[in-house]
Amino acid sequence: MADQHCGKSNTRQRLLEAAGEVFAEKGFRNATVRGIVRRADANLNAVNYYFGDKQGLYQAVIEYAHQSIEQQHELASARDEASDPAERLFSFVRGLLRRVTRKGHSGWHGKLMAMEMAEPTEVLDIVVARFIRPRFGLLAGIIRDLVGEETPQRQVELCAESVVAQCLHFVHGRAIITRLMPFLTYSESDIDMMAHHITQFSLAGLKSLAKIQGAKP
Amino acid sequence: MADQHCGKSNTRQRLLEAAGEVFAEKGFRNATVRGIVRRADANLNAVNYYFGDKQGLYQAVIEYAHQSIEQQHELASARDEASDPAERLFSFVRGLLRRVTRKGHSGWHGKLMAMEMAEPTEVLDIVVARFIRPRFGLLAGIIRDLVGEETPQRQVELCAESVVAQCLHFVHGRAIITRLMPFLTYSESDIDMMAHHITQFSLAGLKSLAKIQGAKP
Amino acid sequence: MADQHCGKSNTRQRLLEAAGEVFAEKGFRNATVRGIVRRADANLNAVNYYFGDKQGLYQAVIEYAHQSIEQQHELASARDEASDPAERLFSFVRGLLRRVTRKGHSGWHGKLMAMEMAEPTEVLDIVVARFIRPRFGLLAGIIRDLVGEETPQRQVELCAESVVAQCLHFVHGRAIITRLMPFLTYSESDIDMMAHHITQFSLAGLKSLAKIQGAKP
Amino acid sequence: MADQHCGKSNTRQRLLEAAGEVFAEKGFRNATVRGIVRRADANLNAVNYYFGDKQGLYQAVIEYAHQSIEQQHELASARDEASDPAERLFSFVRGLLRRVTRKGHSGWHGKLMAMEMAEPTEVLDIVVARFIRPRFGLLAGIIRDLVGEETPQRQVELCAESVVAQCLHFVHGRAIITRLMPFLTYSESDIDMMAHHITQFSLAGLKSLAKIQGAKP
DNA sequence: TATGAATGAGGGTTCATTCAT
DNA sequence: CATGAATGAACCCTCATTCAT
Repeated sequence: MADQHCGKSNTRQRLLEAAGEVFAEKGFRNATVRGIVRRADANLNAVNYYFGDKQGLYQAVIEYAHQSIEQQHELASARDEASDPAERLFSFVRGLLRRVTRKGHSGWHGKLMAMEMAEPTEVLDIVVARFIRPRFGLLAGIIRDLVGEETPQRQVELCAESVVAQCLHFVHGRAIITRLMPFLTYSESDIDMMAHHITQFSLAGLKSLAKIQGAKP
Repeated sequence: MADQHCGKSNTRQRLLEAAGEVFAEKGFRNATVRGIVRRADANLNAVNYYFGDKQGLYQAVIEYAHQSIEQQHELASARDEASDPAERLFSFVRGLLRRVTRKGHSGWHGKLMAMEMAEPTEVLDIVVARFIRPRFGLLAGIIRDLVGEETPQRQVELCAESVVAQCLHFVHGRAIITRLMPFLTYSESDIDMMAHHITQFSLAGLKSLAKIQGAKP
Repeated sequence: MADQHCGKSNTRQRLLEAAGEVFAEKGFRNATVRGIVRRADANLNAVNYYFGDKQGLYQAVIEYAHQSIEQQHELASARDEASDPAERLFSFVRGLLRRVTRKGHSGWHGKLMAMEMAEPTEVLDIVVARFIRPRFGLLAGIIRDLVGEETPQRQVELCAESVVAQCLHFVHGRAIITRLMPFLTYSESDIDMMAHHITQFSLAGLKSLAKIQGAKP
Repeated sequence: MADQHCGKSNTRQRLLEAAGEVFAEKGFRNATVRGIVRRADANLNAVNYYFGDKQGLYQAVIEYAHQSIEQQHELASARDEASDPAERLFSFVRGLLRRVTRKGHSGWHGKLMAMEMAEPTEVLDIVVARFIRPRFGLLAGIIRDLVGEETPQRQVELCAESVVAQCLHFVHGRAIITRLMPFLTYSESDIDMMAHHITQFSLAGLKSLAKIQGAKP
């Protein structure tokens, strides 16, 4: 309902950006429309006018993020099947890490996914189908190239989750990590360092798996 | 006056248990005192009387959980420095996994920690100091035994986070993981299987690290 | 300027029809301009443009109904002073019953009157002057023919109200009547049956009145 | 839910009275909680505290009216099966008329029923079962005594509705009736006069029915 | 004429908290 | 120790209306 607004409205755009940030910070439930319209410098009922209600705004934000997340150049790099699988894994890891830690403009796309993970809403199925699953398939493909054809698919997927887990943990548990490891400032070089660590740590795990599987028959 | 209540009150105990469950399920903000007192079968103002306010109750729950969590037998097993570090790592991983996935009675201690991680409150520093850091030190000790003395401490800690990341991810991202990997039912045997996967995956990463470090000089 | 719109606008006409239906269904307060413009397939501000505001639209609807209601053929029949007064009463009763129970296209004129009765607005005086009073006078004339010249006018008018009361009650209290008398389906034949009942019931009351009055002197 | 409040609260009582008046005046939808608490001189959330929500308050008002409406002495008179049926009919009519026109304290019980009739809510079934149907049965019994055993039950019930129709119309259509018949002031004597008119008008209708039925075989 | 955009008022509900007993 | 009562703040949403094209 109320999706007949196609004119290039400035307010609508500001609303999407502000909502993205607030939803990424606080999740769907704890975000308030008042907080969103305040950040967007818009009227309280603008969200009702453009998106119907709070959930309509949330869905629009998900769609909006979907459009602008595809052109990440790290994704392109990770997708280049000609290059070395290890490098593709690194591209994937660093891309994901950057996406979920980037600040400011359009820095909320990744956090939004993490939030939806922690506190799923009714649109989780859409999010999984359009965002998570394609990327998860890409990662599983990279891992498949690393471990060979012998490894059963389930184990490949578990490894993919192990990789994703490390990436998300560094942003998700940031509050605790910075307390346990104060030397981490989440600067750009820190991010790259984490990406290297995760890639190296995971590559070893994957290779050991490949060896075991390869030695089994 | 009357700021300390030391008498063995039944209501107070029920309140702590109920609050622990509710906070673990919904987090601090989304939990309601009404929901807590309803589950504790207590009066609305009991929380006010015993703990001052909602946050006071939360802090008390954190303290309460601290007391009853130490006697986990997996911890004892992981602490037994005499045994094989690989087995100690497995004990740690399985213990953490079980703690955060256990259902029902007294199963909320682990989830409470995960919740506090996802949505830190003002008592996060206390939680870190009393719960997280000791366990993190234990895990770092196990990893130190695995990688040897050459590896710098920071790298050891990064590896510890990589291990923790995988454990928490499998419970934290459960909603998405069950959609991506429908064969996972989070049954007891599934939990053990995950523990094995995480241990094996991580051991390889650690050993590769040890090799590199060992080869460096 | 531009306060009077006399051009044969299609939108204006659709607005009047749609508003008539909605107002008849929900009354003035509970009807929403959004619901009206949606049914009329018009823009939200069309009502503002053509009628000023919601109340202006309501008044216009009243006027509009006034024009198209006069040509009811039952009215013509009831007005035919040459025919039997009892038949004219039956025509009046059945006409009123049909008008307030008719469904769908152009069936809202009668219901609108009933709504205005139940929840009077500021235009009630206009409604009474243009709609109610003429018809009330017609009914009083029929009754006058039935009871003779002896009966005082006030008593004639009370009887007229008794007749009107029964007609409106069967539509107004429909929700309860169908619960008390489930055999009533408000089908066309049911409507005719009610008309017969009301006419017969009232004729007896009127004749007894005539007898009493006639015997008084 | 939230019906565990049994203490003799003054606020609760005031709330019931105020809500009764407001609901009787404006119906369920158009009545506002804010208007009710203002009239009851209570806090906005008192209704939430005592009755859960607006609908809970409405149901409580219905129950409350049910308790205080049974002791109408006209009902006792109409129920006295020993007396003349015509007198019992008059008692019933005058009682109903008084109940729906009485002003001030506890004068809203009748109007509330009429409102529920005009705009049924979810509790209509309860209202019908506990209020309407018993009284409707009483009236049908009186009419049965008047028309004899030959008349089919359906016709008896139609006549009962004709009687009720007249009573309710004089209060329901009051705004219009006072415009058409300015001499009616709805004073106590006017009410009695209306009761006499309705009784006489209806008695004739009933007797004619009895005659026809009696002559049929 | 007609449309998209924006605004202010108000309504119901939920929640944490405090008061008095 | 414990309870019923009451309060103020904030939330999401709906509506009628107005403004600028």
